[in-house]
Amino acid sequence: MPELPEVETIVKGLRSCVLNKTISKVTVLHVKLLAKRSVIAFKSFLGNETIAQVKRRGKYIVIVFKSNKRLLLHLRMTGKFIYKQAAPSLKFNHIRLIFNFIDGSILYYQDLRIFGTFSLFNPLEEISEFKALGPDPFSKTLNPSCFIAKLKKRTVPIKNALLDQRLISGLGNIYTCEALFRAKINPLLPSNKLSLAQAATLLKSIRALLTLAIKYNGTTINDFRSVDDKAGRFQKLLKVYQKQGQTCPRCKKAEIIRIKQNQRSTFYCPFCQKSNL
DNA sequence: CTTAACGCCTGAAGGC
DNA sequence: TGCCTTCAGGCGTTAA
Repeated sequence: MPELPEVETIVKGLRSCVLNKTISKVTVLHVKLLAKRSVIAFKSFLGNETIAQVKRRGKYIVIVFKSNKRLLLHLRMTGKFIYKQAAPSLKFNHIRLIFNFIDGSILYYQDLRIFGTFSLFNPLEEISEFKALGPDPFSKTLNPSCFIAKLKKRTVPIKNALLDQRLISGLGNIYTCEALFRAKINPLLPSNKLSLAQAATLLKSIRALLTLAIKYNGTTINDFRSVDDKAGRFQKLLKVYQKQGQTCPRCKKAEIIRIKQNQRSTFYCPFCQKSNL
């Protein structure tokens, strides 16, 4: 579910409530979330650790402890955090992990579909998941010329290339559709057919879109919530995602259509996203 | 190497 | 009401 702006919103929320807190207890209600290590190892690894930083890379969250151990996690489709100062009277559904802090506050990890992943890294240990991960869209090293170089190597439609986290990390189904609309590029256009100018426009569009979406605390279609349980507000600014049948808000000459690419819905305007097809 | 399909899970929504 | 199918903001694995 969450893409870069939603993950960024959650990271900010975590910073505001769990920074400098020390874990007193970890409860694991669903073992499948944990990579490689046993429940016992997971608990002992995190016991008594103090949170020093909360960072984001692409859609990953990294919790860095004062000991320099790190917890890497990914929310996948339905992962979310709920923070409470004290134990609530009502039980939440689908809680998979609970972090208790020594000040009595509690961080719940809720994940309906249990796709989320948690893994632990010792100080200095390389985060294996980052080896092949593409640059964050806001990375200063990412410029139009290196972006086009990557795009030239792929023959898949540009929509599918943007979803590949090895190329650029952080975009999901909503923001790929919205970014391509902004850049007036057809989602079916083969990645290697983009011009340098189009790649530059696309990169600009991605950055402007994500910046705005972060400002609006992300997009809530069904159930995205920030750590303080608020819905995002960017859904009001979506132009094409789930707008099939509606008149294009830009050209007003065609209806937004929905197609399938690799079993996933793509939404675009067939008139103003003709590009060079 | 690249690419497409499947599987992981649960629940909501729509057709019959 | 119930049963069945499809769909969902993601991605690792597998097979071609």
